[in-house]
Amino acid sequence: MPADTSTPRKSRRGSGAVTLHDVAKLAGVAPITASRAINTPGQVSEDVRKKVGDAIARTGYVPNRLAGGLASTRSRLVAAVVPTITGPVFLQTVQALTEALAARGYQLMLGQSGYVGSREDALLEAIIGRRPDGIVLTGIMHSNEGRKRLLACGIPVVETWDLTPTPIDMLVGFSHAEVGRRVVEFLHAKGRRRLAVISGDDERAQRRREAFHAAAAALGLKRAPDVTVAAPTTLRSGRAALAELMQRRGEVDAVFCSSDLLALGVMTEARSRGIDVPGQLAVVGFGDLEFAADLHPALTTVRINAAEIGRQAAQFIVDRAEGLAVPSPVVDIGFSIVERESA
Amino acid sequence: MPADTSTPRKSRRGSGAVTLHDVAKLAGVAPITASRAINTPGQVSEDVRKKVGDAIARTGYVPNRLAGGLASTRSRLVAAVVPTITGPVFLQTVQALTEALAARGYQLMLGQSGYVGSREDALLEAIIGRRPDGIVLTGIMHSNEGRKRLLACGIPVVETWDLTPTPIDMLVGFSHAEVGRRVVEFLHAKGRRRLAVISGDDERAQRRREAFHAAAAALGLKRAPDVTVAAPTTLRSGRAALAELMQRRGEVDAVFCSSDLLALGVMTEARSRGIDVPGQLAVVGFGDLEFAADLHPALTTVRINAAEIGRQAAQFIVDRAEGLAVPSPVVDIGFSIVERESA
DNA sequence: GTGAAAGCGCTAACAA
DNA sequence: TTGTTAGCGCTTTCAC
Repeated sequence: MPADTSTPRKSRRGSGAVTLHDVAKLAGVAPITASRAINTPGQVSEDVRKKVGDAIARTGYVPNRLAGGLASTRSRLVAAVVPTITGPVFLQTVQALTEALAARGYQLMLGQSGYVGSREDALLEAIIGRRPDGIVLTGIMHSNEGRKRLLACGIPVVETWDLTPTPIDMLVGFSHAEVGRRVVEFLHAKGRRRLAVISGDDERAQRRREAFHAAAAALGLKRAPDVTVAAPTTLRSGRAALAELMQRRGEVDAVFCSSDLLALGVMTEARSRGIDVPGQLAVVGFGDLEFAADLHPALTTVRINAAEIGRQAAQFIVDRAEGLAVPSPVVDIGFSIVERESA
Repeated sequence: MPADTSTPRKSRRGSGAVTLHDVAKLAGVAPITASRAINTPGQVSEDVRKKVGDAIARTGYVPNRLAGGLASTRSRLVAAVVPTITGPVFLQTVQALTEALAARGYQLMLGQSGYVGSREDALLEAIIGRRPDGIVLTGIMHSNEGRKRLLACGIPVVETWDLTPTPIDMLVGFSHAEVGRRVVEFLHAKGRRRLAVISGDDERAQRRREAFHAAAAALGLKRAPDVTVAAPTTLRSGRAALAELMQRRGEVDAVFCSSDLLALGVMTEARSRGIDVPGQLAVVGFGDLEFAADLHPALTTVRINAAEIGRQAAQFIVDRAEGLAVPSPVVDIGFSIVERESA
C-alpha cells in the first residue's frame, strides 16, 4: 500500500496522523466535503464519493472521533457503571450492551464503582468529563450526591436491574420484591414449609429477602432463618452460609439463594455433608447463569433476561442521542422461575 | 448549592455546560491559568489556586477531557479488546486493568472481538478513531491486517495472556506450551498413565494441548485422546466432552481441561455417571477461578495471576503515555500448578 | 452539491 | 507566576 501520508507537516503540534484535511487535499475537495462524503454520503456526488473513498484507502485515514465529538457535542461514547465486573450477574448485560452499542457505532466505557460506593464520586467525575452520550447504571445504589450530579449534567441515564419509584431518567429492570414473593409461593406450592434465605448484602438482594419474609409470613410460615453474606457472592460464601445455617437449630427444607453461584455453593456444601438435594433440601438460585441448567442436579432458579436489559438500555441511549423520542422510558423486563431438579 | 451556571450563553453551539472559560472569568484569571490551577497546581500561586477552586465549586465545573485530549493528543482513554467478556478467564484481567487505570486517571473502553475475528476490523477502526493512549489485547489472535494497522497507527499496544515470539509492541503473558508440558509431568508423577485432554478451540488452548501431547509422547505415554469444544468453554461443554470421551473405547485416568469451567463440567458429568474423582479420574483445570478451591472435591488447576496481568498492562500503557521509558516491555508472568483434591 | 468561516473546549508554545 | 496566541481535527452555520 503506497502511503501518501509522509508529506511533511509543518505544524509543531498534533499527532502526526492523517487528518481529514490531508484526505480532502488529496481528493481535491474542501474538508467539509470530505466530511460529508464520509458521514452523509447521500449529500455528495458520486464523483466526490469515489475520490474521497480513494484518498481514504490510500492514506489509511481513520477519522478522529474525539475531534468530531467535540465539534458535534456527540461523543458516541457510552459509560457503563457496575459494582464490579467480576460479579457474574451483570456480565451478560455488559456484553449485550457493548455489542448493541458497537453495532450502532458507539463505544462502551467501563467504570467500576465497587460495592461500597466510596469511589463513586471520582468515578462520576471521570465519566462526565468524557462527555458520554449516555450513562448506564447497572445495579448500583448511588448516593444522593451522585443522583444530583447526574441530573445536573444532563446526560441521558439508564438505571438497570431495578425498578425504582423515582428513576433519575430512564429505567429497565424488574421488581425484586416480586421475585421474593414468587419464590416463596413456588416453594410453598412444592410443599416446602421450612424456608431459609441466603443473600448478598447488596440493596437488591436485601429487597428480595424482605419480600420473601413478608410473603412467607402471609402464608402462615414461621420466620425463615437467613444468612447475609458479603457481595459479590461466591461459591465459597454459599458453602459457608449453608454451614452456618446447619449449625443453628431448626430444620430447613428449602433455601433461596441470592445468586446462582451462592446456590452452587450450597449444593456443594450439601453434597459434602450428605444432604440430598432436592430430597432433603430444595435449592433455588437467582440469575439463571449459563451453568445453572447443567448442574447436577440442575438448578431451579430465577431467570432474568440480562442480555435484553443491555440491549434495551442501548436502545434507549442511542435513541436519545439521535434525538428520537423515548415515549415510555421505563421498562419492566420481568423474570421467570425456571423449574429444574433442585427444587 | 447556589449555581452560577445559569448565566446566559451567547454562542449558538456547544453543550451549554460550564467551561474552563466560565471558571476563569469567575476567578478573574486567564483560562490557561485556570487550566494550570487544575492540572499542575504547583505552577500557580496559592491565591490563584484558591480562587479557581472556589469558582469550580460554585459552578460545578467538570473539565471536558475530550477537548483536553484533542489539544494535548492524550486522551487518557485505554482500549481493551477481549474475545468476549463472558469468557470467565479474562474477567479478572479486565477488572484489575480498569482499576489500575482509573487510579491513574485513565478510563477503559471495552471492545469485544468475538472468537471468530470477523468483527476485528470494524472494532479496530472504532477504537483507533477514539485515539486511545494504549490498546490492551487480551488473549486475542489478531489477523495480519490488524497487526499492521496497530503497528501503523503508532498507539502503544500490550498483548496479554500469551508469549508470542514477535510481539507488536509490549507483552505480558506466559508460555502455554510450558503449561501443557508441566501438567503432563504433574499427572505422570501422580502415577497417571492414561491421559486425556479437553480443550477449547482457541489458539492458546490448542497450544497447550499440542505441548501436552508432545510431552506425553516424550514420557513414553500413548497418544492421549482429546476432545475439542467451541470457545468460550462452558460447564455444559465440559459435561458433553467427558460423555464423548467415555463413549470412545480406551480407559482414561486423567483429564486436562482448558478451563476451570470445563473441569467443573467434567466433574459434574463424572458424578452423574458414578465415576469417582480423583479415584478413577483425575481432573486438572486451568485458570484457578475463584470457585476452584471450593469445589468438592477441590479442583487441582493451573493458576494464572490474571489480575497481575491487568496491572502490569496498565503500568506499561501509562508509563508510555507519560513518556517514561519501558525498558523491558516483555514480561513472563509465569503460572503455577495448584494441587488440590481432584488430582 | 459544494465551500468559507467560525468555533467546539481545551492546552502547547512562546512571551512578558 | 501569568497571559497571549494559535491551534488540536472536526462539524456547524450560512452562503453560493
